[in-house]
Amino acid sequence: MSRRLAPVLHRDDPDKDPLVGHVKVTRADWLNVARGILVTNGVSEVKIQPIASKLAVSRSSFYWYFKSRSDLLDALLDDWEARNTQAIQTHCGDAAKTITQAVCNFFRCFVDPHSFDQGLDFAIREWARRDASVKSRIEQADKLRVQAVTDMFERFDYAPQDADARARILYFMQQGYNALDQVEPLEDRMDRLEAYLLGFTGRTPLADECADFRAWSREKLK
Amino acid sequence: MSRRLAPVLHRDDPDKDPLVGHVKVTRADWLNVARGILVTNGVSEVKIQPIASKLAVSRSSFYWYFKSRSDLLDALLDDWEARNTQAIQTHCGDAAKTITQAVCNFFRCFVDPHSFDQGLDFAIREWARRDASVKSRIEQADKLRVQAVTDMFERFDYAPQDADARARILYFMQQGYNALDQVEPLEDRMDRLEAYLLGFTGRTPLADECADFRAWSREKLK
DNA sequence: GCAGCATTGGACACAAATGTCTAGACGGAT
DNA sequence: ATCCGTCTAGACATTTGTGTCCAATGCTGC
Repeated sequence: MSRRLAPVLHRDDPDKDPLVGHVKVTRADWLNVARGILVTNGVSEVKIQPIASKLAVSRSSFYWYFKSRSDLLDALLDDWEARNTQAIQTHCGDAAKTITQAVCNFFRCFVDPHSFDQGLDFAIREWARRDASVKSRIEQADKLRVQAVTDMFERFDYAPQDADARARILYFMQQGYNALDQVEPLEDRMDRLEAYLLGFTGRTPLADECADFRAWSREKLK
Repeated sequence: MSRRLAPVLHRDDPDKDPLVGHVKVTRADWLNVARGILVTNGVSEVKIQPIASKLAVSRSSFYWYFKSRSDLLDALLDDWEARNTQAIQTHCGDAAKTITQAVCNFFRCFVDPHSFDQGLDFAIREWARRDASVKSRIEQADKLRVQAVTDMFERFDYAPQDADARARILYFMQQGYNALDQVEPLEDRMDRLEAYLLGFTGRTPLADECADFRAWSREKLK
């Protein structure tokens, strides 16, 4: 499964409908480039002029797609929320026969780079430190995410308080890991899988459940 | 010991020599205000014009004290290095009869806001993510700091490898804690002191050592 | 007292960013 | 065929930042 990386720009992607007329870029193109800059350089560097250069398009045409710079920033926030919070909610709701499988489903979010975007989440957290309105949105998102994880535990007969505590440990540990930018090699992480699962769930994982997750992860990151 | 907070500006501080003539600010004033902005708003917001406004001084007089904006940023880095790395080196070298006391000395850095500046350290780390030259300076600083902690363990007869591992655990845990912006209330932290000390040193702490540290911390933060 | 130094402020030049207005180019609907 | 809606580019105005030059001001030492 070694697929080609999708191009950043719509016009460079043969899978997408060709742009008609003198249309050069889409609203999504502006957003994608902006998100890239947000992740690698922080919100302060998300500027219209440089993005226009990257798109090889005139700066003024930005205003066709967005009302203003802050409109773009708002769109980035909406996009982040839909992308990341939904990824967690979806994965936590995925079918599972045991809590172990369910926790593995949760992990899939973070293993699959097309699901939860960790760099984006970190960039938003950094932004939130300096902007109260962003801060309140991320707090809201954390609540929804922890709730999704809590619900997951409750589906497997954990008492409400236990489910809540376990959800927090699982979610906040994952976020801390991300914040510290610790990139444990895949094999190291896999070696610790049984111990992690036992710690998070309090129940002994089955061998085939672990094997399934290991196989899926290796395939995904190949 | 409830002392008055020292004013930010030299001219507002009666303890300092009064400024003569039409001198309004000092180089240190520029640096202090710049550091404040660096910590609360990030390096991208460290701008000459806003700082000049805060100092109520003309923008052009900045150039008497600094060659350019990047000269100011360099000075901030030098200041950070002297301040924080030295704080750790000094505290690790402080006299101690046991490793437990020595680790408590290390903790003092982080309890006393006049010693190691955690906000500043975080701001520099954030800056380093986006600037390779800053990154290399912080890596160098981490090395020196871990070395200071390692030396501390070695003074108490830990084998070199053990000292190195314990130094890393102690230092990186402290940094992680800081990065996650987890501000555990003082009392909670104090309750865990014995457990922390045992974990970090592998040796059982004495009751009076813990009591001394608790008393000092409470006094310091009063 | 006055020469010189240290410090400040104002004028100027310039770059990079945001945002507005308008003309033009292109394709699709009628 | 033409008109209309969609997108783009360029000109203009404004703001905010950097950096240079020079004149003015007030101590300090002689």
